[in-house]
Amino acid sequence: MREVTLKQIAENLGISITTVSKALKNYPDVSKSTKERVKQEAKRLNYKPNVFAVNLRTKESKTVGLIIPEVVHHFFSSVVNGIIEQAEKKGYLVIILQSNESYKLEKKQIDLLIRKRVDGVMMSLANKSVDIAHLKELQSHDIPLVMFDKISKMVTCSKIIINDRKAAYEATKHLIDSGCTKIAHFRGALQPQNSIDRFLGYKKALEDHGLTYDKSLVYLCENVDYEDGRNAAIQLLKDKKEVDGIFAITDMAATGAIAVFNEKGIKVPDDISIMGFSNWFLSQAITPSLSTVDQPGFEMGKKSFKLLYKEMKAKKKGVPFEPKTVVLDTYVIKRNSTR
Amino acid sequence: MREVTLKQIAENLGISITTVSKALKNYPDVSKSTKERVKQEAKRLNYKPNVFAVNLRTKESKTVGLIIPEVVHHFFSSVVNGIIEQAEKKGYLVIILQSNESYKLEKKQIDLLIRKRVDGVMMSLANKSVDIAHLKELQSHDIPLVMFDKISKMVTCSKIIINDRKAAYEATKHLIDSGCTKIAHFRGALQPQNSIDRFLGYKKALEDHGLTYDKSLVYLCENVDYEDGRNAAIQLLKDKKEVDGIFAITDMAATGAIAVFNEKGIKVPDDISIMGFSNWFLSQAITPSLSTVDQPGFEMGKKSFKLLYKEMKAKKKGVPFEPKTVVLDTYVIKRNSTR
DNA sequence: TTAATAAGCGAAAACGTTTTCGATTTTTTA
DNA sequence: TAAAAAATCGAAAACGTTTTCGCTTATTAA
Repeated sequence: MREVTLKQIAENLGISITTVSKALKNYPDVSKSTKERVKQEAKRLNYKPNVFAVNLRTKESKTVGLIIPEVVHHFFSSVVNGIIEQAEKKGYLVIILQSNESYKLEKKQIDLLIRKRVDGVMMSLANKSVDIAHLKELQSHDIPLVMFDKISKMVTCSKIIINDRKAAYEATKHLIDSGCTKIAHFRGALQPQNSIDRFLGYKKALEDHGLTYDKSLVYLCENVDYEDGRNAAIQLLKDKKEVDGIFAITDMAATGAIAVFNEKGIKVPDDISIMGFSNWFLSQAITPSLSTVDQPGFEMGKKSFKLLYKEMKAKKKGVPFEPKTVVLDTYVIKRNSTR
Repeated sequence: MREVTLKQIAENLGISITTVSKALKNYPDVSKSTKERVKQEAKRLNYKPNVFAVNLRTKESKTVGLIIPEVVHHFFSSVVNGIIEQAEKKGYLVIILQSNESYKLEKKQIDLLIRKRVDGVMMSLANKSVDIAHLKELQSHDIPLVMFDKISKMVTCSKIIINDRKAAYEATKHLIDSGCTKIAHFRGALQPQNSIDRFLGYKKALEDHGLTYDKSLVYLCENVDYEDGRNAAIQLLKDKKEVDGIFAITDMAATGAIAVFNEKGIKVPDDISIMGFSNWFLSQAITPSLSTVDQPGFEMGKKSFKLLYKEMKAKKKGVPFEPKTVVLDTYVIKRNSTR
């Protein structure tokens, strides 16, 4: 079964390949009647342009790359969803690669995307990534780049983020407003900036509302996951600090804490209130449902591709493009883990 | 900044493009010394082959397509993870498309992948897909296909599945073994075969263990999600059926039911036991943690690509390939929602 | 009627690689 | 030393498309 080519159509119709190509793309120097004939024959033979040849000729692949730490993660899969949806509308396909939070792997993936000559790249930095040589490499190949969520200030490119500090501030404020006076924080590692920002937002909220910041009320959740949340909660109970509220850096950590309290017969939110962060699906499914801050992954994905698209279009036209930084809104979602 | 080509290397070295190409690919008819010179120059210039040209010439893209109902879904994102990991090892990239459970969209996505000339396709059928013309189209283009989880018996291709009937049987048996005598089932729609199979497994387990099947104990969860689970549980309470066990078709539906019981002060598992299905992440995070059946998404993804790879390789070599069906093991995970 | 303009078409080059096959040179064998 | 074999290289075609530019024919203007 031979694939149908322009040549075949041309031969069938007794005209040149050139004319067939131009007819299908509605060039003005082809008569209406030949256009008709060509299109009809193309349809009859179920002609589909050979993308390999088109790519080679036009030097673009209509494909973009996406690098995220991991797909199996509610936030990132939401982003993926937003990106795919938007890309599809513009006729682009998305190649997804994972960095597994490793700098080395991230570098390798970028190299792969350069070799594949994707038209653009979107990415969220791995936690461990400090060096940005690989991103410079990408840009030296003139490939548009958009970063989201975990970004690097050292790179000039478009960025889609939330204001982690402000969001954390509001989360903590919600605890304060609902009557908490001794609020612990389950923090993340020092590596991604987001972690630090959320901590700073927590601290600032305390200070702004007349609560003294107490270092001993801050517990480290290295991997910000369920297990870390459990351990932190257990430690907190051991410490007998009389805490009446917790702001956890992620919904997972908050969920771990709630599980511990449920097991120990400690009432949430009557004995202690808990705020999560991200609004992952599970936050509404647990008991009590988790108050949290919505982190708009889907929106972030959509916006990321939209910006990337603008930049790719500008590049194609040869007009200069000014990188933008978009800060998406977040808002507190009140559920049953806070009063 | 011009991209480096074979031509450039050839000119720099005063030899032909042919020899450069062959040197880089270790052809036997190039002398050791020229190979050395070429490789060194290629490295010096940071030469990267133009994949567009390679694709056109070799007629393969080293890219495979993946169609799933939705990425934001613990099971499917696990599959994606397994596929990406395995594909990467073999130097393949993965293009992910979503069908949103719609036949029409699924058809469109397949068309897209055909046009993009991917080397192979993996997919899980949309719930609404009955017609399989689009799959035949794929095969008529001689593109290897592997189906997983939600498959069609009408298509001859490799398949990776679990034995839903057996898994459901064992889940129900676990309820029976733990002392339940009046077991309800939250079932899915009639469309994907999996739904029916799980129902049949449930029914068979009852019959095999001397419990009479009672039609009125089967509740429909159309979308097999959290909300459906809630509604079914509420209805079940209204019906006052004195049920002491529930086998829910998914962890989400089970989670919805648990939430309702938690709210109403009905003790799980003391008053009623609950089994889920899939072992999504959240099943260990809720209170009480959910007993369920493990559905190995990651494994399924890995195996899917491995089989696809075998078929692609066979096709390339021109040797015939016999489609295989692999049934992956599932096992009951006992947690705290059953006695 | 002639010259200028427009309309319609096609030849050919280009994109960068892979691979076949023949040509040349060098080495081995008799 | 001549013939055969091996080693090394390159010309050229091919993959299928896009686009420039020139050519022919038909139409309009003078």
